[in-house]
Parts: sequence; C-alpha cells; structure tokens
Amino acid sequence: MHHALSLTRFLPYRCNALARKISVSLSRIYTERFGITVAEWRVLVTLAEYGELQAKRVSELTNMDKVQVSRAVAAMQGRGLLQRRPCERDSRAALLCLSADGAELYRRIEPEVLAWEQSLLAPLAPAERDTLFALIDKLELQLAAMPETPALDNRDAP
Amino acid sequence: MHHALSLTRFLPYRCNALARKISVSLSRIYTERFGITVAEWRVLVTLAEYGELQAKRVSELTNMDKVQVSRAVAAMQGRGLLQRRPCERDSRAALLCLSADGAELYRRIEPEVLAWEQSLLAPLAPAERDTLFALIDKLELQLAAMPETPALDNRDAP
DNA sequence: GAGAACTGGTTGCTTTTGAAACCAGTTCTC
DNA sequence: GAGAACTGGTTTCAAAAGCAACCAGTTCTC
Repeated sequence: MHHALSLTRFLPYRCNALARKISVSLSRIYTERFGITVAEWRVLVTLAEYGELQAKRVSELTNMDKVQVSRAVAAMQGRGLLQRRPCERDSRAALLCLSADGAELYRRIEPEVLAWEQSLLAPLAPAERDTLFALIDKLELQLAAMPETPALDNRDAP
Repeated sequence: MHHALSLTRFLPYRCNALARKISVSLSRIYTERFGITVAEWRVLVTLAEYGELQAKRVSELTNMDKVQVSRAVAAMQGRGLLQRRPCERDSRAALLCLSADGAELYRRIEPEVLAWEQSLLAPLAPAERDTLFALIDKLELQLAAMPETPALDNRDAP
C-alpha cells in the first residue's frame, strides 16, 4: 500500500512520544521522591519563577486547565506549600505565592530536576540546544496562527 | 528570587506544551469530522503503514499502553474498521489489519492530516525539518539510555 | 443605576486513563 | 512431560481530566 504518512517522520506522533517519555521519566523525581503530582509541580515552578500570581495567570502560563490549577492549589495549600491572599483590585480573584515551606521544597527539587535535564541534553551541543528551542518557538508561533478548523472555517458566516 | 530554571527554556515544559497544542489542533480533524478518537487514529495509521500486525506490535510502535490498544481495537472492530484473524504461531495473539472500510476511512483522512502537517511545518525550511527530526531522534535515544531513577540507582545491589 | 453579559474560581459528574489482577496459552526447566 | 515462569490480551477498579453548571463578583449598556 502506498502512503506518504510514515509515523517516524510524522511530527505530531514524534513530538507526542517524546513529550510523554520526558514527562514520565522526569516525574519520577518529584512524584516518587517528593510526593507531589505533576500538576502541583507545575504550579510550584511557576510560582517560584514569577512570585505572586493569580490562578488564572498560572493556568495560562502552564497551559493547564483552570480546574486542574484550582485543585492543585487547594492540595498545596492544604499541605502548607502556598499562601493565598485576596486581590484588592478584584475580590473574586486571589493572589498565590509559595510559603516558606513551598520555597524550601522547590529549592530541594530544582537542582535534581536541572541535573536531570542536563543529562537529557548532554548529547546536544550548545548551538544545537539553541536550535531546538528556536524550532519549538517557530512551531508554537505557527500553531497560534493556524485556523482552528482547516478547510471548514468558511462554511457560513458567524 | 534567583533560579536557573526558567519555564521558557525548560525542555520538558516546552515539549509538553507543544505536543499538547499539536495534538489538540490535529485531533479536531479526525475527532470532529470523522468521529474517531486519538487512540483509534493511531491504530489506524499504524495498520495502514504496516499492514498486518499483532496488538503487541501496535502497542510498541505507537507507544500506547496495551490496554489502550485493546480498547481502540475493540471499538474499531465494532465499527467494522478492522478485522482480526487468529495467529497460527501463537493462539493467544490475533493478527489485526484494516478492513476495506477502515482503509477507505484512512484514505479519506490521510490527505487532510498531511495538509495540516504541511501547514504546521510551513515556516521551516527543508533543512530545518531534517534538523528537527534529527534532534528528536537524539533526545529519544538519550532518554532510552538514561537510568530510570537518577542518583537513586545505586542504593543497594539487586 | 439596574439589568445583561462576562469572568475568576470551585464543585459535581461523566469520561478517560493506567495499574494491577486476571485468563488462556506458551516456553522454560528439571 | 509436569510444574514454574512468562507473555498476549482483556477486564476491573481507582485515580485523573475535562465539561458543564454554578457562585460571586465585575463590567458593559442603555
């Protein structure tokens, strides 16, 4: 049977497989050894990087669903890893930031995660790493520019 | 707060975000317009590419869990998209291949998916595409070579 | 300034997922 | 050749994800 689509050269497949393997391998570090879930880890990193944020913003920055963020935040607050204070500009929202314990936990996990990433990137020369991130940037940009439903967009006017 | 880990330059994060966006965008084509799930789509492509396979092999080729394959296959068989015949060498296993309907469905989806991929890859020059796949290859290779639990592996001998 | 339309965040509920138990058949080992 | 160890595949069950409904507060509109 003739076909142009081969899995080994099909970006959605390759990218998905890679992301999955990376995630599984990395998550072992914080899940097994520090007892936090993937969602919690993402919130942790984001707050460590940006300081004080609204849940909404965390959701945007991490590409997580807002309910996922909401639940992770609740769990982390329950464990004393983060604090929330009311936002004076908008009383619906709350501002989140890591507690001392949360920052400390992050401080312990970070070097291990970075070491793991270094070992993953080891076979790539510095220039190659730059290229990799540049390519990812381009693809994300293109994705954002692409129409939602190709060839179906112009059925009928809104 | 000083930290070396920035999300925009953290491969697990970037790769995951990219894969997710790609998957969501692409899956619109086959989910909304052809009514098959992501898992079914993967089985479809794999069988289209390789012809007749055991479920085990499909599972390896697609990096899907074996239960995911089992369920997708059951659903597809129910819809008449694939056939199974007993494997004479091993009576536990079954050999799967697309039915005429399945092949026809694939024939209709493939060009749309390829067109979508082309539009995604449009901003990359041919050489850049090669580079991208080469980098992914390297990373997957490295992942396979990395120890399961870094720095914990040598606790005690087996 | 009072309703409509909207938004941040949470909760409930259904669908999806994955781990582990399981079944049937195969291979290994003595 | 009979048991142990293993493997392909399905089922079961518990955790996780996602959708939609919802609440409370905000903004828009007339």
